[in-house]
Formats: sequence, C-alpha cells, structure tokens
Amino acid sequence: VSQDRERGDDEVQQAGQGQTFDWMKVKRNPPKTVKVADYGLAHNNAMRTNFSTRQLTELEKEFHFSKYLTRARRVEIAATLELNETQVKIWFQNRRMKQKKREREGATASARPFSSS
Amino acid sequence: VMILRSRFLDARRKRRNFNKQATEILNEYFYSHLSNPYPSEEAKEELAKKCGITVSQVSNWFGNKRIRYKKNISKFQEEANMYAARTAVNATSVSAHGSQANSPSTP
DNA sequence: CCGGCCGATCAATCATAGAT
DNA sequence: CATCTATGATTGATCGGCCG
Repeated sequence: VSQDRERGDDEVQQAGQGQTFDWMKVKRNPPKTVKVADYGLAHNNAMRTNFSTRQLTELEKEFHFSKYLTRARRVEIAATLELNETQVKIWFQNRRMKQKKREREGATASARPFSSS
Repeated sequence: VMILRSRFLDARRKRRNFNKQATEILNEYFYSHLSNPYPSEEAKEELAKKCGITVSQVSNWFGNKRIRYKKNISKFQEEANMYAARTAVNATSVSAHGSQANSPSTP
C-alpha cells in the first residue's frame, strides 16, 4: 500500500508555509514505449501513445473474445495493430481493471439521487 | 490531427461538480492529512458515503487534487491554510513503520 | 530469477461547468 | 455571448507487491 518513493532529487520551492512532503516530490519515470515509427505519434520514449480508433476497436474485440492474453495472441495482436507486446499487455491489464470497476459500480446500484447543492 | 477525433465522447461530457459540502469534506480530509493524502479503501468508502458520491469519484478527486496541488503548491496555499486551521487534527505521523489503522470503523 | 497480473497511482488530456 | 479557468473523468503507462 505504500507509494512510490522519490526518484531523483530536486527541491520543491514552496512559499515557506506548509512543508513539502514526499508524495509531492514523487516523479514517474518516462515511458519506455520504444519504437513505433509511426506518423506524428508517440516515439521512442517519454510519450503517452494515442491509440487510434482502429486499434481500440480491435483491442475491444479481442478483449470480448478473451479477457486474458496468451503469448501467441499477444504477438499476433501487437503485429496486427503495430503496437508493442507490452502495450497490448498493458492495455488488457487496464481493460480488466476497467471492467472490474464497472462491475463494482453496477453492483452498488443503490439509490443515488445525485447530490443536491 | 487526423479526422476521427470524435473520441466516443465518454460519459465525461455531462460532468457535474460536487456539492459545496462534499468538496468541503474532501478538502478537509485532504488538508488534515496533507502529509500523506492517501485515504485507505475504508476511508474512501466513508468519505464516499458522507459526500454522497462513489468510491471511484473519491479516488478521482484525490488523484486530481494531489497532482494539481503539487503542480502548483502556492496556488493552494490559501486554501491549505484555511482548512488547516479548520481542522486541528494534524497528524505528523509519517514517521517510521507502516502500520495502518486509519479512520474509525464501521458506524 | 523472471514475467504477468493486480491494485493504486501518476500524469496528461478531454470536455464541460463556472467565473470573468 | 466569447474567453479563460476550475474540475471531474478517462486512460496509457509506472510502481511495488505477490505468485507461479
């Protein structure tokens, strides 16, 4: 349950009021999304890839077919969609979490008449 | 920039801001735990109940709050002082060990 | 020892509600 | 009414822990 520890050092200048705690210094390492000599999209690293509608549609289709990937399927999908195997793996990972979240929300179908102001 | 920009416009289109009271509760928790604003699952559930929102929304709120706060601390200084004064329950217990034990319990 | 998964979170961005 | 800002939600990807 712990969190990321400070990676790299830097000092966060604050107005001298509240102190600067560790969580405020947390920095994520840039993505290593190697390759994908695509057009105007993510490159070697340090960028959040924007999946195309085609890729997302295909991934959704595959997910519907099977929530989990097999090595072979992952390779196939990655090749077809011009993505890294890691990206496909992560996409399925996130997709499963999303599914779980939706189920949880749907299950908690209690009366929730909005929050009035 | 290709066409096809129409991201299946998710549900994020019809967004509703939370109550002033809900925001009040969330900020109170956030600033009274500024040393470690990471509510446990149980704490999130309690906050969700008090605020009349879902646990996911509580998570989103804290996620956004944390990121935006550290992005520009000075911008929140005023708000921080306000809530800090409002809640004297300051816990500087970020010290050693990782024993949890957060929030009360089931009411 | 390694790779995949889970759960939580980060960080950037989207789209809208609200303030000016 | 147009414009700029505050804010809730989404999501590709990271982090640490756990497991086979």
